[in-house]
Amino acid sequence: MNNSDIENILTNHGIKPTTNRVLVLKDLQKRTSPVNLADLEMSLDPMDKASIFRVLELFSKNDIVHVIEDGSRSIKYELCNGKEHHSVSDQHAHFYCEKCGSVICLDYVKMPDINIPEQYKVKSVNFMFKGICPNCYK
Amino acid sequence: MNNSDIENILTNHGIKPTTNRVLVLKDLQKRTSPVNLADLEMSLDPMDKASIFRVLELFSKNDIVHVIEDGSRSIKYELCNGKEHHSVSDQHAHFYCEKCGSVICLDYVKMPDINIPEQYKVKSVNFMFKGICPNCYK
DNA sequence: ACGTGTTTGCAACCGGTTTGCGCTGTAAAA
DNA sequence: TTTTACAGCGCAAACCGGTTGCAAACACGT
Repeated sequence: MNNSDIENILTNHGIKPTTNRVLVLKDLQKRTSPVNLADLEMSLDPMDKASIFRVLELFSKNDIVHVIEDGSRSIKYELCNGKEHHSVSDQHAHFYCEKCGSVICLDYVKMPDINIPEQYKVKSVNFMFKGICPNCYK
Repeated sequence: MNNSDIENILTNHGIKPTTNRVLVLKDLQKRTSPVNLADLEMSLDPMDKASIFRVLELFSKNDIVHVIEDGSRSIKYELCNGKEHHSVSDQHAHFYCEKCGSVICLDYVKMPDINIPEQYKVKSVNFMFKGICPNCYK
């Protein structure tokens, strides 16, 4: 995916494609699991963390990324699955390894079909498993 | 439930029943939804927050409380359901209201029966819905 | 080139959690 | 009973991500 593709994605979401935004999105596309601010800060050096933060905030508001609370003390971000466009069903379960701190997408674990009472306006779902991952458990 | 009952619970979990620990456990038993450190600090005044923190840490290690990440910036704690003794199925879904910040236990939303591959050692599960609660949505 | 609004980097701040440390109280050893 | 060892405690300070205020840099229409 080249730069102009990325720029199109942003434009389609009503976001002006500035350098920082393109770089952040590009980085996110490379990832196979959710990342936190610090991860991005490192890999996008020397971009400022406040800038990255604001880009992520924007992306999240415009349904480009999901926010994931994995139970580490740090918020993680993951690209939305484009097609389904931020519907709750776009979301899947994650596994957080307490040892190495990595988050693994359990794509095949679909959000179970739960019916929350009408009165609750559900905006997002987090389905996290925590424990030790196969890699660390040896 | 009287003090010696509480002391027994602690002893049964291999914890020496000190004053602070009994008081914290007692407080937790009164709660109907998860609480954070600040909540407990207020209600247990003048107990020191570091002490409360360490008690909770201990309780969590010894399977007396669950730790719940609701996506607010603050960790919440909830008594484990005694009978099932910290099994994953003891856990249930929660709803976090982004407006008033309260967490509601959706007891009737059972943990769906998911099979994570063997190699993952699952220790806990967090199943969080976020949005606006009936109270705030008017 | 000029002026306005947006984006960025820097530095400082914030709030909740966590830690270091010295005092206290309790229980085992002498 | 006295001594000794150690767990538990409170206080204050550190820590750590996330967040914000502000002024400089930039983009863009005029």
